[in-house]
Amino acid sequence: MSPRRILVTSALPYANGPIHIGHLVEYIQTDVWVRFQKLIGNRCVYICADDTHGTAIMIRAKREGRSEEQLIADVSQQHQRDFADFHVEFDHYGSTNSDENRQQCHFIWDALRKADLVAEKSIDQLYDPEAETFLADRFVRGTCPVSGHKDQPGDSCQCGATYSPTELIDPVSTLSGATPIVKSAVHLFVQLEKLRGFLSEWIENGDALQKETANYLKGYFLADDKPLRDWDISRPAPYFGFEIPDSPGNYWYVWFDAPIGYLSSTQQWCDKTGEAFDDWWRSDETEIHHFIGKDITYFHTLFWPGMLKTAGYQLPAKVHIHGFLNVDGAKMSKSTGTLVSAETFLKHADPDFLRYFYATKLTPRVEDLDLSIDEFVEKVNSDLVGKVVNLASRVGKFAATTGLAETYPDDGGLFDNAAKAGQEIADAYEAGDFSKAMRKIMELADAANPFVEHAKPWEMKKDPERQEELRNVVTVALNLFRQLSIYLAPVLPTLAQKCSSLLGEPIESWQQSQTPLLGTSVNKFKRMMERVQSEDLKKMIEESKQEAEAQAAADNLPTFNDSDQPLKDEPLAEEITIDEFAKVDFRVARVLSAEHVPEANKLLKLKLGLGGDETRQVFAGIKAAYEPEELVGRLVVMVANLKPRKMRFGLSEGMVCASGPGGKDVFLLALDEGAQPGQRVH
RNA sequence: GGGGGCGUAGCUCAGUCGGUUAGAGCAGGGGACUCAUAAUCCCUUUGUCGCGGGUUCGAGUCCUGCCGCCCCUACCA
Repeated sequence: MSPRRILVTSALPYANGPIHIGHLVEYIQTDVWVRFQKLIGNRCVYICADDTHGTAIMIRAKREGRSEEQLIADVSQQHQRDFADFHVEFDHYGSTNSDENRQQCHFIWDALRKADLVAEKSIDQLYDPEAETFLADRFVRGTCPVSGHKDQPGDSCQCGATYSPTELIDPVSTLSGATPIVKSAVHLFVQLEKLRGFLSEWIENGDALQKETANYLKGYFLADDKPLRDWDISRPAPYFGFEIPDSPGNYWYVWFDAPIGYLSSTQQWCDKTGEAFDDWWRSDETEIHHFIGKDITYFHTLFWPGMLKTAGYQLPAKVHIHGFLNVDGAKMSKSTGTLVSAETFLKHADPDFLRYFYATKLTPRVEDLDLSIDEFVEKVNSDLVGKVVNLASRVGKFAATTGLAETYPDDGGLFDNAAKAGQEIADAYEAGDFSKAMRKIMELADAANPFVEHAKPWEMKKDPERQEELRNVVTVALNLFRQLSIYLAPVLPTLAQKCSSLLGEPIESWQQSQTPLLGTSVNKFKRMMERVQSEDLKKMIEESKQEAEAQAAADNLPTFNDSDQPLKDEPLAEEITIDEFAKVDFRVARVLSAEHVPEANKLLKLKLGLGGDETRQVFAGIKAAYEPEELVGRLVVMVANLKPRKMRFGLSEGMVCASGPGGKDVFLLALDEGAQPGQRVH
């Protein structure tokens, strides 16, 4: 079979912050796949770049008092350093802020124009006259036009209403505090609906997407009853990006030029290596593989194929979509220290361990994966150190004196068996089922150690008559180790190198796993890996937490590491007088009973006692956070004079006080010892 | 509410096309060894395959109804 020509990309990281372990899932996943392709002899090129445009970059540069170019140059360097540290090896790493990218944008834009896919519409948008900039939804706050809630975000209110920022009452710019004015501006739109035929064909009949993804797109975006919405791809000045040539004063939205970075970065690689660009992007002979996270699915499965198709480029052969990373079962967060930067991780643990751990977790499905600290330590230590490296380590001392035998000794079929397993392992790598590949490899490692055990090389060592036998044992153990190293090479390039230097033979092809290495001397054995301690990882989390705290302090935020998010989500309400406050009658109440409401998603039905025979029935949206049993008997604070409200499930005669955004994050107010039901809260 | 996924040993997960007595690693228990990084090897305990029905000679596997969890999405509060 002639080698395939494959072009691979990972999503372009945004030049707005450091790489963290969540990002690394994708880059490690991609890098493993690429290294595998190269190892089995396919022509494979790994392209990436920094995504550098947009308002966020502009604002950060301004805040830091430097130019956008300085900022993105700096961040790009950090990103590339972090990737290199984790052995993520790109063939080329570019930037979307390059001449090549500008040219590609022009080219694709022309094609979209020619295909009559561009529409112009005037839209009203809020403009900050002080900062002299148009305001994206998230930079405006004001009073909800529906419920009257104060200080709500620009697109939706806590009351659940959604609206346009121009409908806000008393809007305020979060950039300058100025009152924005409504200014109309022409925006340019790509009319995706015109590509519907092509897109549904590509999504339904191609094999570029996992079934689940195709299904999701079909049901959600390609539903028959609603047209695909026009895609707003322009932003008025000032904007850090490329100006649209035939629409002066307008810039391409960052999500327009970001994926084009795949093309332009390839262009740069071609210029560097003398390759022909068209061989890679305009050839049926080339497979294009994108690796992305599930959050950016629709950019890569609707807009992007639409753009490529229109411009006459090769369509992706496969879009590999992965889920998010959790740490110890919970979403990563700065405040708990689980949002660990690449840099911090590196101070406490071997980057290859993270590569291996992710490999054991990655499947072709769009699933979130969990990094449990205990599991990480256990897997790495027992699989890599205890099984794989140990195999080399336990014969390492003898090997330097014996070298490897001329002919391969009888090993009970271990080597042949492992060689045969190579195909299955390769298939798993190819399919992105790294979890399966790792499992198979560890099965082989499990079979290898008993061989050494039963052969008892330490007895042979003492007997000058048995030196040849000893050499045979060494030959088997090191060849099995070499086989494992080859199979693991896509995941653990450093281990492959160490194996190479031990045996004096570079590992450069998967095929090497099929034939034993014989008749050579062996170099002095050096330790290949150090065990990781769970304390190391605890320190890592702790340091990460402290960094976040230091950052918060630097940003002049409160101590205790409290996030500013809650206040941002729900800013302080308008001032009131004490009389107004007195209107609200808060009372201590005891939960007399609590039960699920079968028809309701989020509600619990509570019976609250105010002392004596006074009771109230209250429905509270706390089902996700509390079990009925744990509530019965406890004291809560209720609004006792709230006008009763008839709900589908019955009458609700008050409200239970709780904080939190909702869902699982709901926290009931508790009372200190001594409070009695019926007491008023002042 | 709609769409998708998952539920198998204490933990992480395999389990093909429905086919014998349901497996591995880790952890636990017992023993051995000393080449090796407190590593390794041998033996070993543990299962209502989420629950109930159905199809079948036969169901972890297929169908169906529940329960629980997760992801996406919409709405109600």
